[in-house]
Amino acid sequence: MHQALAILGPTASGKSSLALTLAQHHNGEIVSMDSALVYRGMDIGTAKPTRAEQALVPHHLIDLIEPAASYSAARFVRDCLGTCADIHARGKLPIITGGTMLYYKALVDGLDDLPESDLAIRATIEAQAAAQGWPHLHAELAKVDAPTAARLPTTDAQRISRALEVFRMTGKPLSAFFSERPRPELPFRLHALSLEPSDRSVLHARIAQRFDVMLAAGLLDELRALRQTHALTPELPAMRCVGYRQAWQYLEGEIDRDGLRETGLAATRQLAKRQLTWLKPMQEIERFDCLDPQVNRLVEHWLSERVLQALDNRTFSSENS
RNA sequence: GGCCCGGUAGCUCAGUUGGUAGAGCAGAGGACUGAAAAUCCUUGUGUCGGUGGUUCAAUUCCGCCCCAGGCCA
Repeated sequence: MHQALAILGPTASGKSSLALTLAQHHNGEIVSMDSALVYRGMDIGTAKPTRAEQALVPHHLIDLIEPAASYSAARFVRDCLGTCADIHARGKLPIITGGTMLYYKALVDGLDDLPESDLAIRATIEAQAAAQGWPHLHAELAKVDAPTAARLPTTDAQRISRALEVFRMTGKPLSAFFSERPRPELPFRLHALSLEPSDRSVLHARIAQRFDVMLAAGLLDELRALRQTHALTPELPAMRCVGYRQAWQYLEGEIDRDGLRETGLAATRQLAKRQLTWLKPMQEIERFDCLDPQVNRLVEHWLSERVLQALDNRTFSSENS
């Protein structure tokens, strides 16, 4: 059985740096699990691994699409599994690294067989919402999919939209697609660890420091350039990314420089909090304090006891598992 | 130095015709099935600057003091 590592954690917890170290020590390749790193040209605000870092260790699932396009959890699962298979075929260790917890959940818990999103239907629903309001669409959903309507507030535009979209595409309610099913069998044994701060306020300080570095590194210039070369709108998933959304507002004159920093930082902190909320109930992950200066050593120790044994076995066994 | 305007939640402010107060933001907790760095839910006790006075009762009215800003000297 092949092995793989997963490194989870909130933004600014040091996942990328740990992944790089582990990949170098253990013959690994890094598989990004990050909904923002997929966008080409969005480097500064996403804290994308640099060219130099990417030259040290192969990185995957980065720079997959243009900022005007969109990605998805289902596509991540397909891409991730395919990439891991390739890495295993090279006799190397996949290190799945990132903070998009929905993608992780989709990978380990699987997704039901839902239809892909349809931009035309989505646009129709959006227009209807603009005219009639989301509560009206929620009521419409209640007529065709009572269970989903019951669990969604009338304000959750995105989920109401998705549920209606599924119904209009298939004639079946979203809730009818959901099923009790066992976790899917992954084609490798996944060892997951997380980096979590023992003191949230210290993570907040790190976030502030990193955001200031992003501004100094030219986040605004990066966005200006993207706006010149791409047909971008603020509703695009890419332009809703933390930092870019606020930078957009600054370029539009909606907020000033202080407002950019303040709202950008708040959005990043809120992202970190949501990521930690995903992590808290997860039973299968090994937790490490990202604020501990010894964290890399502790992770190495854990690996040597719990994982490397298996990795070594794999190394000396044939590749036909 | 004189006059004016402020000092209320971490921040920006509202308010109490005298009965000890509430919004937005921030923070905290939570949800999450092809947009997820998204989308959404819940959550507000704070010497109402200090101190004296009037009053049954003062954050509210009055005096003085302190602090910040503005104008005039």
